[in-house]
Amino acid sequence: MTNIVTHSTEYSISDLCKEFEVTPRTARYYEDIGLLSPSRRGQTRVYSAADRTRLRLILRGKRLGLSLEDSRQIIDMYEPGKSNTEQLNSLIEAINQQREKLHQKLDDIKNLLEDLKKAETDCFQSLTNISRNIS
Amino acid sequence: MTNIVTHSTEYSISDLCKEFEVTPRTARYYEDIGLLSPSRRGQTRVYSAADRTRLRLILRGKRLGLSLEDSRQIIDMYEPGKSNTEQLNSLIEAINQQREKLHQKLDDIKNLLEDLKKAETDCFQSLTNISRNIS
DNA sequence: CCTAACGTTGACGTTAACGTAATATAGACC
DNA sequence: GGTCTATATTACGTTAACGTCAACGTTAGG
Repeated sequence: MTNIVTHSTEYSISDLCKEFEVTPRTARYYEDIGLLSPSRRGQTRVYSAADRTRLRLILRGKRLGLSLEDSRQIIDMYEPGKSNTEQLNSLIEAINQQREKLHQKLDDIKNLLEDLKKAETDCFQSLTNISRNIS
Repeated sequence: MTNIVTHSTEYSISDLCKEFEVTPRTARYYEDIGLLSPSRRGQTRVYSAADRTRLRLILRGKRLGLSLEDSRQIIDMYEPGKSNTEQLNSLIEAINQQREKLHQKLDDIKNLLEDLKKAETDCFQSLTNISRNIS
């Protein structure tokens, strides 16, 4: 915004929303469910660079078809917080579970890309045939 | 099922559902919206190998976070049907759009895997520190 | 013939992830 | 002071993708 005290590491809600092409409703919703926790200047939300990063991670998760809860779990992995041995071990397990899902997705994507390649080849073949009036 | 005339390329609804771990409700829903079209023996649904393949593709799409409509579009790519030049060109465009999305997903997954790797390393580090009573 | 397992068709319910509309406030500009 | 413009809160609405439940038909086994 046109604000004198914008610390350049602070973002208004519309700043963030324009950058990531989401609506304010979405940002507020993520706050409602505890995925974002911007500070306030009066009533107005002020987003930090960390908030921005979290939003970026959430949206990356969305592109991958993760639920917001999955994204929450993954994001929490970046900030282990107060962690004893037990928590760390379950965190490692969670990491490996997510990793496994991701490898499955990698396989799926590779297969799908192969399928698309084949479909495209077939298309070109059909176009060639049409232009030759063969079929 | 235990049927004498099971052609081995035919599946009952529960066959398919057990194999892919979905409920009959799901299979019927996919039929409702035209994603599956099993034949019938009387009232009972009989799924062919082609139906099975379609279901497999749908579920692969789901794992990737595609909507059923996206999956429908992709699956339709495998059966170009009656296609003139115009349709083929728009199909090729659709293929490239999907391809682009998939490459985006590949990037996202690779980044996320990197993040997980880092998170895991941090975990191990913390565990080491704990066992040494450093922190 | 009875029952159990499997199948069918409605039809209403549910959840996630927001959309949308109404209303109110606070600062910027003329 | 009046008027935008951005922001806030509240609350009901919406869509996709099924879940769930009721009520019913049918086929195989004991």
